[in-house]
Amino acid sequence: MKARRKEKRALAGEIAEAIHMRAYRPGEWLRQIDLEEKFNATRFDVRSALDELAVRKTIEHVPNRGYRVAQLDTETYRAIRETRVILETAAVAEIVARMDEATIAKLKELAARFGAAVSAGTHMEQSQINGEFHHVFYSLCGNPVLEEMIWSLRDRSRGSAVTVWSSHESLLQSDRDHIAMIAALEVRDTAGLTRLIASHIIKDGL
Amino acid sequence: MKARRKEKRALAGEIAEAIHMRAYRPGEWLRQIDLEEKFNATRFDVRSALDELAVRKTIEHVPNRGYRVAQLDTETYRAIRETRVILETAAVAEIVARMDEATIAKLKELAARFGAAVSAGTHMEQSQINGEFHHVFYSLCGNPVLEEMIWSLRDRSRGSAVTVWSSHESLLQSDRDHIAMIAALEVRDTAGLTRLIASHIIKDGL
DNA sequence: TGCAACATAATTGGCGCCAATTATACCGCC
DNA sequence: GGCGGTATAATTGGCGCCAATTATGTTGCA
Repeated sequence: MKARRKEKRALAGEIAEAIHMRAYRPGEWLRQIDLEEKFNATRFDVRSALDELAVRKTIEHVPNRGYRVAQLDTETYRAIRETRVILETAAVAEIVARMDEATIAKLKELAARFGAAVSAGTHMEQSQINGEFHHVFYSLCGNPVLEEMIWSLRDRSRGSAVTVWSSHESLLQSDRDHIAMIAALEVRDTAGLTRLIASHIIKDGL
Repeated sequence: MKARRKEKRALAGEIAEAIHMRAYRPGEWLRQIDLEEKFNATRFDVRSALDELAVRKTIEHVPNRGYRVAQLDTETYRAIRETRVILETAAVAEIVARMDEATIAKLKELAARFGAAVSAGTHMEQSQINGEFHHVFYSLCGNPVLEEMIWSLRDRSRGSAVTVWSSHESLLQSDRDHIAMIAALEVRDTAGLTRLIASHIIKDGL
């Protein structure tokens, strides 16, 4: 069965998710035939999705060779992190100003769920909850364009040479960071939150 | 004759340029057949280019209706300007630090050419020189990713309701801004340059 | 045994056709 | 004369085929 209609434009997202999940590692070639079968899509859909991801710099296109997962050199990786610091710290001021009890509660819940997922969840659950946490956090800034750019850079960070999710240690670190961020946010410690986020990014990129 | 081979991927850029030149106004539908003839391209190429521009948010895609030039509501426009201020002012510090005599000279030359084009040049010349000026300026920041994001937001600003290039007055203002920017850069007045750029963006968006 | 050139297999990518959908024009009806 | 419904025209968009290109395997030669 090939019951797809709405999935048409979502395929790019699915492939991006797979890359994010390290199903395809940086530098690896993405063969169109494999993707057709894996995602049960037509060749045309696969190509569209690949083109979109290439525009977003998630993957790289080499004429007559195909598409491969982007591999960031250290220079570009540094540039991305610097830009992320600029954007994410700039968002902090607005986030602190717009914060409310309901959102704090939601963040706390997500942080707790992340903590649980770290010890007893799948790779995908961890990533999904983590994404949700950061989404709720940054949507607080009240600037959809800024939020979108933060998200886009976050995606591009995946192709780094430094494997972020590989060790259990970094997951625990992320868990601690989440809690620290909420604490700073609760007492409206703008400077502290800024410092926290900056070091979080510089440290390893997530 | 349809001697095209390299243009394949450049078509999106050409269409973007045409939109930038106001050949197609915000909200206007881009008919694929027209574009085929106008740019002497195949239907497939046109569609690829339109898809790319849609991903970049330069145009908007409506299923079964087609593609139209993005029309920014005031809220989004405000969000873009705010984000531009964040990015472009953040770049200033690095730009001042990396500035050198040769670049200053190049900027002066471009500013002069822009001034000349304002009084006696075509619409396209003005835009091209202006783009070159800003490109040289921001490439100084030494962060390709940051530069690329600045450029991308600058592109998206085009679809604003406020027509930037319409009046001769705003062109003269841009000319004055260029000169003021160079002056501030020359004496390494970081704070002044930051203020200049911020007000430049807030004012009308270019 | 190593290497180069050729043959073969696998993969990408250009392109056009036609169905599905939407806009337009026409005509009859109220 | 206005309005609703239908026929027609225009436009978009899904999809597959096959040529062009690149990778792989093999054979002959030094």
